[in-house]
Amino acid sequence: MTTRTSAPRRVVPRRVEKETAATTVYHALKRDIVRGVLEPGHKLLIDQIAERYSAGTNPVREALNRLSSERLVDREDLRGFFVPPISLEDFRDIVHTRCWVEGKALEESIRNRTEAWEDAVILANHRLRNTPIHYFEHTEPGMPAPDNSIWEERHRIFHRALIANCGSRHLLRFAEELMLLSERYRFISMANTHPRRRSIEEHQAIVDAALAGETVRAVEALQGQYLLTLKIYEETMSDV
Amino acid sequence: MTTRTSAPRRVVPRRVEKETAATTVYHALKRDIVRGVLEPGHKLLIDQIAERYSAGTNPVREALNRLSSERLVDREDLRGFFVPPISLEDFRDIVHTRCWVEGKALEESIRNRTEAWEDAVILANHRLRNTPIHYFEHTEPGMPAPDNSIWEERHRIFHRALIANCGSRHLLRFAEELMLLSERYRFISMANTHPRRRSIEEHQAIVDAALAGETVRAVEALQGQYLLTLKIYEETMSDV
DNA sequence: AATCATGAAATAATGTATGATTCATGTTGA
DNA sequence: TCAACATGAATCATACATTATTTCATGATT
Repeated sequence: MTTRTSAPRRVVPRRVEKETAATTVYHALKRDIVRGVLEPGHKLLIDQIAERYSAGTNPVREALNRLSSERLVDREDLRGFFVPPISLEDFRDIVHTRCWVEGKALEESIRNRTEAWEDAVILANHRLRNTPIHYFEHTEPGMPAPDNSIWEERHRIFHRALIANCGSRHLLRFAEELMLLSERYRFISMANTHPRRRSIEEHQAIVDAALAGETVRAVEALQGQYLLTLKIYEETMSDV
Repeated sequence: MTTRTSAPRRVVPRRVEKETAATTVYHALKRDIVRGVLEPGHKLLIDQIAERYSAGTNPVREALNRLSSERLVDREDLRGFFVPPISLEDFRDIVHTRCWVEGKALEESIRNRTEAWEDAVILANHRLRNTPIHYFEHTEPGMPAPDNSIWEERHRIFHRALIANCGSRHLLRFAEELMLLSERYRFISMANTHPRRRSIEEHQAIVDAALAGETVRAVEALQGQYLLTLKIYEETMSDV
């Protein structure tokens, strides 16, 4: 019996997971708002945004509407869309809420700890440790802002890994939102902030406590880091 | 000097606070999803929704995009929008997260307590007490579901009042989202659930503890109520 | 027979374009 | 100070094109 050569099998993934224009704009806008490229308080003109991201007005409006429900853009009926203004008061609220939400999530993560979770935390921490941060100590006019996007990405992954085991989808969602809002303040104030050289040790302290099952110590270390960021921000604000 | 008869003054409020079509559809959809009019898992066809709410497709898409960021509709690129399915697991998560979030918010509310807040709580409780609930004990086929929308509204106001003094805009936002998600489950399971005749006493217990400054007792009473709701839901689920 | 693969048709999401309407806002003039 | 006006922009409806998904019928394979 002759078996013919089998027809060419589909090797590519069954579904390419295509993104719609609205989603592309959504991610691009999100990124630019978080990174401070679009300045706080700035009005977001539909046509400008559409041209900027090479899209039509419909996808742009959809993206803006999504972001407005995440508090990454302000929306007012018949007045349009705006990059949310920043304020010390707002940042205080974000940090304190974040301390509480992530504190709770970390506590639960530790309570439910598994080997897989511990592995993920260790790995994320290891990767973060080995990613250099580029400070700009010599603030010369012509020098572009250093690109720390890899570090930023791994930093996010690290913090997500810590709380990923909490078991609550909704808590994780809130934490994610607060992380982004918080990150925006970090980016915006980056030019002024004192470089955080101790962050490696701080992260290690959290990991050590978490893996040892010392919930209170881990939560305090985590919150301490966030509160320190707030303190630095408050100081640089008063410098002005 | 002659003062002419002044031109007709604008008597209507300076700003009518006009709503755009997108916002109208947003509220209508939100309401119908929370109240279970639109069934869990149901596909939301743009054209149908547009016709149902007498709007164009654009406002509908905007409303759906807003709701998708609040987890009141599911969205999938190129596949459309859906009413989120329900599950016991999801409801458990919602209730537990809500216990944490509102527990914390109530704790902070009590810590920061002022006379104005106490007044608001007392008032909201009073109004809720005096609003009758219409059960349908006699489940006859022809009988329409009883309209408790006034009680529902005041119930929401009561729970908002309790935590309104927490000082955190973001915590309140999360609590609001969870309240809506939770309310959906209450509506959907209403036909099956045992009427909650003790709710007046339960609310009173929370108020009494809160006004007495007994944080722990107040928080436990609040969480106890939510956990009881979950328990009842779990039982009715297993009845099937 | 049951399962799987193929492909065409139907369905629906998405994007583009255009024009009309309404509102917000700033300016002018009495 | 206040009303009328002008302008820019948001909002919306609509029509149409494109693309992806879903459905369904058909034929092949096991």
